[in-house]
Amino acid sequence: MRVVTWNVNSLRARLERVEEWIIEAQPDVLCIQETKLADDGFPALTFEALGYESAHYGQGQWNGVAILSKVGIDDVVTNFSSGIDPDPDARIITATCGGVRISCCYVPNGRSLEDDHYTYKLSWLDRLVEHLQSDTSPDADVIVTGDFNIAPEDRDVHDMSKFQNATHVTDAERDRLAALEQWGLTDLFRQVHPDVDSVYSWWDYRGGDFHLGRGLRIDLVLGSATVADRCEWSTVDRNARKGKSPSDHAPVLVDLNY
DNA sequence: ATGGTAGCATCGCTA
Repeated sequence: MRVVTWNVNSLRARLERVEEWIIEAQPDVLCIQETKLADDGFPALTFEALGYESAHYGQGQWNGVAILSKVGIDDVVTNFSSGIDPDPDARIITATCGGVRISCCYVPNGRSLEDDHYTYKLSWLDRLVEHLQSDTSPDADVIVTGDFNIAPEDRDVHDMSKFQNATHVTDAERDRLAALEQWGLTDLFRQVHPDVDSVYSWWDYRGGDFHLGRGLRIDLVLGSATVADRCEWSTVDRNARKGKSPSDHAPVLVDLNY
């Protein structure tokens, strides 16, 4: 089973490229972030024609998350699990696909360390742990994936000197990733490639950053122990960042022996 | 030190 996360930065602007990529890469489950669509604008029929069931949680102009699946899509939960302080934005959708409980997340950017949005980001990540506690168990087959807007380690950042007093790399943010690991999740790309540095999943559109290799690895696929045991491969498809009208993020794939 | 690009409901915000 191939599970992929991809922040497409507007599904309307990216639909043609997403369709082409799906045909080429044949994911069983594709988790999409930043659809920037309302639910009634989500192209479910386009994905159905490619063999996918889908579930979308959107709000319009900003944010929006979706799960596409060839292996079933059941027990869909939009937003955090009930009982948790709900998020005002459409940033998380959870579903069971092929027996795996999958949460597709678009973690708030944070903007800057002084911004209220940074506090919101940290609180959002705290609530993600509460969501998992309530929704499932670390003993189950669980994947938590998406755009985390956090680089787990310095080697996931092209140039740490550019991230002094910046978001995405702070101890507070990395502590939240540690809390997810503490809950029972493993960064599957890092498990497969323990010694590989400077692999990125996002590059700023500005300044030729992609061409110059200036990126961050902020798109993650986290798996519970049983998923990690069955993880056979992971890669970032940086080819998807090339060419005409790419997203600023590349898809991150994991292949699981399910 | 700044600005660079892309997408949106576009002249200002979000990333």
